[in-house]
Amino acid sequence: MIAGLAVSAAVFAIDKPYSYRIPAGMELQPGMRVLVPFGRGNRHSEAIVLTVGSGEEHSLKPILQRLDDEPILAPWQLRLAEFMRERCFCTFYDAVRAMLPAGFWFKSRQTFALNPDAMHAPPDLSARPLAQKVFALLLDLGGSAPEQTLRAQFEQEEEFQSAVRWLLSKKLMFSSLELSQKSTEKTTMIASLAVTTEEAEQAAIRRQRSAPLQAEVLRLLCTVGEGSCREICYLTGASTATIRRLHELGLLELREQPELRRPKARPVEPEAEPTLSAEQQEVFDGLLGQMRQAEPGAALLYGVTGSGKTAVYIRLIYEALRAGKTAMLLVPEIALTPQLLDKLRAHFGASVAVLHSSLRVGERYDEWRRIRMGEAKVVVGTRSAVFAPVEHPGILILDEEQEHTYKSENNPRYHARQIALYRGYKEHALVLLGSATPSVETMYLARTGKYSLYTLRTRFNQKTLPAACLIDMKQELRSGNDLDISRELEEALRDNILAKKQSILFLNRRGNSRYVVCMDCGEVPSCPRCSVHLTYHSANHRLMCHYCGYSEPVKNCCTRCGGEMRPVGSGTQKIEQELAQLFPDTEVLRMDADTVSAANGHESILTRFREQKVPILLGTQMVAKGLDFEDVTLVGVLDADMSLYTDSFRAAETTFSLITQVAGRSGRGAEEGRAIIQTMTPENPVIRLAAEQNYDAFYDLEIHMRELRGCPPFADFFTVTFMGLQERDVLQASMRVRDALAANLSREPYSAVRTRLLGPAPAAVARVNYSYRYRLTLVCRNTAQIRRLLAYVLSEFAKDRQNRGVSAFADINSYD
DNA sequence: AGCACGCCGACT
DNA sequence: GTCGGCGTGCTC
Repeated sequence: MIAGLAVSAAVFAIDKPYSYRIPAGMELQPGMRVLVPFGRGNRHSEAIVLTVGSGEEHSLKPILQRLDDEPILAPWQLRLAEFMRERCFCTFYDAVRAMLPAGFWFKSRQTFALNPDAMHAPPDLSARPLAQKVFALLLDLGGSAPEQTLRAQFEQEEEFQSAVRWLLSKKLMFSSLELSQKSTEKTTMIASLAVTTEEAEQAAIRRQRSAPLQAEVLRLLCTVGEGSCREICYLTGASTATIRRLHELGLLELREQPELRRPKARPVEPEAEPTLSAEQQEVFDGLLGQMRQAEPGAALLYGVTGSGKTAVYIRLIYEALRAGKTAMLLVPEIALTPQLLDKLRAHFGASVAVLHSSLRVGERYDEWRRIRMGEAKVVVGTRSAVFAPVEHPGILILDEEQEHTYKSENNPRYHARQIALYRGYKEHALVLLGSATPSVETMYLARTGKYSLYTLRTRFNQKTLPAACLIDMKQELRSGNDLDISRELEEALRDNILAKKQSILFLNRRGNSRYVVCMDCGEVPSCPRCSVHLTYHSANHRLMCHYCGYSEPVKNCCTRCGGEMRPVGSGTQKIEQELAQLFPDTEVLRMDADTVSAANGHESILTRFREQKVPILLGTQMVAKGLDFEDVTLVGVLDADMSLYTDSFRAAETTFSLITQVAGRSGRGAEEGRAIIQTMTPENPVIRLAAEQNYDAFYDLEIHMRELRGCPPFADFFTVTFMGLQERDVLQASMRVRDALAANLSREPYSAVRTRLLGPAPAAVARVNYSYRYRLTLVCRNTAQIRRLLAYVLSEFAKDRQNRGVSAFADINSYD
């Protein structure tokens, strides 16, 4: 018998199904993991069974070991992995790794063992002191040791590696892979009576004298029937020995019951099914009708902040459960949505499973198993929860679908929306995308009929959105205020402090992006070739484009009006200092990547803000999302432009969404709220429309720009990023790939496709971990043909020895 | 990528 | 002669 396997050790360039011989007596099913020898050195590697069949098995290597008793992946998951491999330029195993919780993975430990012959007659290794050291260490440790133990004795990794390689090549020692599962299933021992109650009582009386504890255990079980050994021991004072003895006597029955570790959660009161407003009801009816269709497809629920999208979600989940199906609700960030989680648990109790990255490995693993066993029917989670093994989903919901956290920026570079749409289509579930500020791509698909569109226009309590006013920071500068806080905002803050109300200040800083702006006309220089704004690099005092690599020196005067040009961009610390100067006696809470570190860092800061009524909360994007504080009546956006003048085609969209969201934080309680938005460019329509919270007008503007510029949804951005320690090598490698791509694109069948090839350009973060990054961008329609070309070029790249020391990966519509 | 094989130069 | 350098090609 022959098995087709996806091998873990296979890199992208050589990733394909490999055939192995199944040894006699080994029962295999697709979806099980095995251990195989791979490559010239027959290094042990994990692999997953894709197919089992018969055929010519001569000259095939045999599978060494079966690692699972049951398939860990169902056929649909194997197909999904194949889909991801084709879409995300990753290996089959990369996809599989993303689909399973960490607890499933084997911790592999390389161990070294001395050749027994060499142990008995140690060779003279005085000529190779390093090898001698390894040999002596192993001898000391009884002949074998894990790699880690040995490595710890060496200062230089290379020295250790070369010594190991030498010993292996001389067959003085062997290496093997030891596998242990990271998370094992926890079980509890449950004891129950093996005899009737009367017999047990009789036995208790008989044993009262000689073994009072045993008698006590028997009597307890006569009343409670059964219990976990731990509890029984606790209640009676007995030890495990007592229990074991009773078991030996045939009086007790013991069985193991799997115990599921649950993430701890706040207690909630059960709630009744929500009643809907007329508008919500209409939307709900439409979505329900669609959900009940044989091929429900996808829908966009566009609802302004506070219009009650959650109530609609919950009613739809109720309906999915009534139809005997399951449901999934994805959120951008679980730490920011504790209220939503409580709400779901209030409605669906123990059938809710939560999946997100800050769970412990064991908790995540067990939640995953609860879903697979069918015990949990409603899954709530972040990006990777889209892979949750729910059976027969009726509805897959992505809340705040425009959020960038749904896109993975690590291998495999998938988008949760893409996976949800794939699953929904294959499993006949409704995919519901919800947002107050949908991504332009999604709205386009909804307006053009690819998705159905549902709209919620009225806020639940009929409240109007907070009034937002724009402050021109150029004007502030001219009038002599060079602080980051305008006089108007300062006044508003002072009023709020005196009125004992709370304020949120938002610094819209994404990465370290900086730009230059004309102090007179607000001109921000952009790339002549790519229609994106140029990023200011202080290191060489130049402006650069991260798509095509164009750069120019910073000019002192504006090319349009001759005004003074200035680089812009402040950090949260600087603002914090300004606030301390302006309001010396007022406490300021800072929330950014530096102050939020631990898993519950968010919540502890927000709880303090809520409970201790700290007057001012200052933060980055984290303060923009989902927060709901009654006493916040002022929101200040310190630099509305910060994310607008970045060189990304999504700049306008993310800026609009962020400003809208943050302005919506104000005035959630009884009192009217206010939002003050500071900008260098108040004339910019995106800023103006965001202040007005006019999404529809923004969409019309932006979709027009996207079409003019050939950006998504009218074309897709493929990026190939090259990384390496030598900048020259990275640049040359990326130029070779560009030439190869260009040559292919000029020929049939690609010459018929409209394409634009840009770069190489230094990536947005040009240097990471001492390694240089350059990027090629290919703008064209995302088709299977183009993906095949890119995959081909990438594997040719990896095979070419000229490119040694440089690695590359591809991505589609990256947010980086 | 990771590894063995093979073909050359510098030593015991 | 042999040890180890690095260039080459394959992974069922």
